[in-house]
Amino acid sequence: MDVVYQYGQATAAEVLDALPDPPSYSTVRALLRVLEDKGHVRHRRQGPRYVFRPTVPREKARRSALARVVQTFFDGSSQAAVAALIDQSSLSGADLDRLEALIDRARQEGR
Amino acid sequence: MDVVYQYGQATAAEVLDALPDPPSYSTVRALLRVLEDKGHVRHRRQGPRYVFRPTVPREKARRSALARVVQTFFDGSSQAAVAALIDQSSLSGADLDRLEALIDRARQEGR
DNA sequence: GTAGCGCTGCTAGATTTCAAGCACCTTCGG
DNA sequence: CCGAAGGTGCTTGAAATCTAGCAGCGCTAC
Repeated sequence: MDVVYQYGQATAAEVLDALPDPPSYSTVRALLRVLEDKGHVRHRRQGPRYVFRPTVPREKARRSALARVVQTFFDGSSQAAVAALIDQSSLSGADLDRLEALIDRARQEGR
Repeated sequence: MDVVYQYGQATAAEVLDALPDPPSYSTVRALLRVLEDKGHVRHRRQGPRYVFRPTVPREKARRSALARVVQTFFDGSSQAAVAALIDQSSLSGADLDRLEALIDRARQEGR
């Protein structure tokens, strides 16, 4: 799923290449079929091959991904998660400016 | 693993309770044994039961977790990830103050 | 047109995981 | 001390996953 989300869409071959410790091509195809059975991806034909896309839109999926990480590793504290992220990211000055602006905006809304 | 990281340490019963769509107790025990075989957890005896702890410390694990989410869902942009996190979190004024202070500090360091 | 390449559909076997059940051990209460 | 409760070790079988291999389809180049 990570690969599909990262690429936006992906073929079996792309998934295979992108996977670390790569399994066999057969396995990837079986995996994608299972993911489709479970409703996590759809495929459409593109020329001779299948292109798989997630059924849950990226934005929604990343919300849950962030929420899960916050829950699992930061005891539910988003503030702590943001802090860790800023701390480990070495952001540029421009990035920091953008974040500061965002914080100001959040302050307005929270009022 | 999520459960173990969330609790810091956990017994088989705790993992079972914490799992959504709970599998059988046997399955949880097998799972923990496999995780131990793969080196992801260790156990030590506590009274009559086993308590499992992660081998990789929480802080290190959460760094990779964050990095993975950033990579998968934000095209590697931590700035975008932080923005999304702030946006979806409805943080308190005090939290926002703390983050602003952190941003200032990051600015100092990046200079 | 047709030969070749790449990809899918399908089958089948090996391996791994899921689950249940039972014997034995550790603790706790009376 | 002794029995009960709850946990683990182990075995066994069912189910799912991993993998290989082959036939057939769809493009592409010649």
